[in-house]
Amino acid sequence: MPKNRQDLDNSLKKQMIKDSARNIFLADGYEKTSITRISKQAGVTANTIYWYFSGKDELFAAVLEELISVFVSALSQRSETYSLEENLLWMLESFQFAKPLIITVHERSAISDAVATVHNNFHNSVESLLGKVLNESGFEAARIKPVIRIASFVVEGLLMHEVSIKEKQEIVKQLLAILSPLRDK
Amino acid sequence: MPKNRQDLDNSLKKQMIKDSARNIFLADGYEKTSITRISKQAGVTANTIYWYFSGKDELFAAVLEELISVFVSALSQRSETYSLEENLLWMLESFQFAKPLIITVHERSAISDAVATVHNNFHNSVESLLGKVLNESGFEAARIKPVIRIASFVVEGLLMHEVSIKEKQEIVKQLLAILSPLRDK
DNA sequence: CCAATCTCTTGATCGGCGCTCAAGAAGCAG
DNA sequence: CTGCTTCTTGAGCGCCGATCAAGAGATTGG
Repeated sequence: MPKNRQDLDNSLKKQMIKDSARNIFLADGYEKTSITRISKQAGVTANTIYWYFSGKDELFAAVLEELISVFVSALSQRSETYSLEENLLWMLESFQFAKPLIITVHERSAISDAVATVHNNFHNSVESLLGKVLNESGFEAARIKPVIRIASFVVEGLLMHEVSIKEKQEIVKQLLAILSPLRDK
Repeated sequence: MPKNRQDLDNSLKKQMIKDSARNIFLADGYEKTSITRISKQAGVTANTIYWYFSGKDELFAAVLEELISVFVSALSQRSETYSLEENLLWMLESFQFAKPLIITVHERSAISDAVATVHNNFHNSVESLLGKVLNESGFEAARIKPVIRIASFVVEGLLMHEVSIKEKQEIVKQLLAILSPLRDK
């Protein structure tokens, strides 16, 4: 079994491609970003990308995985020190820049298994994190799962639609009331 | 000002194109549906479609407008006789067949004004309908708007994600609790 | 009646897309 | 040196949405 020329060079170039892809995906969205454009910014030809990634969706999934990993670990740390409200607002804020990609994730998940897997993992991570918080707050156990789902859908909805700041604040307020264990009384 | 050759022929052919487009869009989704394929099923050439519609997004918006119009008037009638729960379940059920298009609507809304307009009108129609129902049920007025938005996001979320039947039922149950005026006590 | 005008349809074509293929360069192993 | 693997590339495929110029057909004003 022959060795790699340079293992470093391999993963390095792969990372460069991912970096270029991430920049252009975030700036212009999935559809308007062509493999050729990504390859030019990465300093390679389009075909090289197809050697590292089996297709555009797989490259997209790899980019998502990185973004999500950073986000989830940040949220995981925050959840220990900040309140639910603060974290909710932080999520909405820090996801704003990836707004077009959030819609794309759902679109491509229907087509690409790679994207669907990343998408599912993301939901599971965030929702299990929220589940722990709710559990510790004394939330009625049986209602935790569906209520988490509702929260998750509301957050996605807020990110996917144009909503005025005032309306957003009202929605978050209502959502927090739903997530409050006081409701049981 | 010269007359049309046949006004009837004009709107008829336009309708034929919309019908073909609707069928294929619903069967295969937006992306996989090409103008050429629609044109073949409608018995014209691709260019003819571009005479009736300024682009693929505008054709898509026209198709959506028809689907939505049928849906909204049906829901409007139902809201007078059926309960909120029944209508909610009916919405989820009757939208199932258009699931891939729901995701597409959001994706194209970011790109096409025509699709965005149709999308906004749809939200306004459904949400004002729900607003009337909540108002009549004695729901606290100040909370109606944000809660409607939440309901709307949850319905969209349920349609956009793979959710088991059991989980869906739980979520609907919690959503109905949120929409119940009894919560105020 | 005829030329002008408007409505509608079409074939040809464009640039770009995601992706594939075959060829070959560059390194390592026996 | 030979063979094998890793990586890179130019050429090209089929398809896409969209445009353009040409023209057919009906209707109109003169």
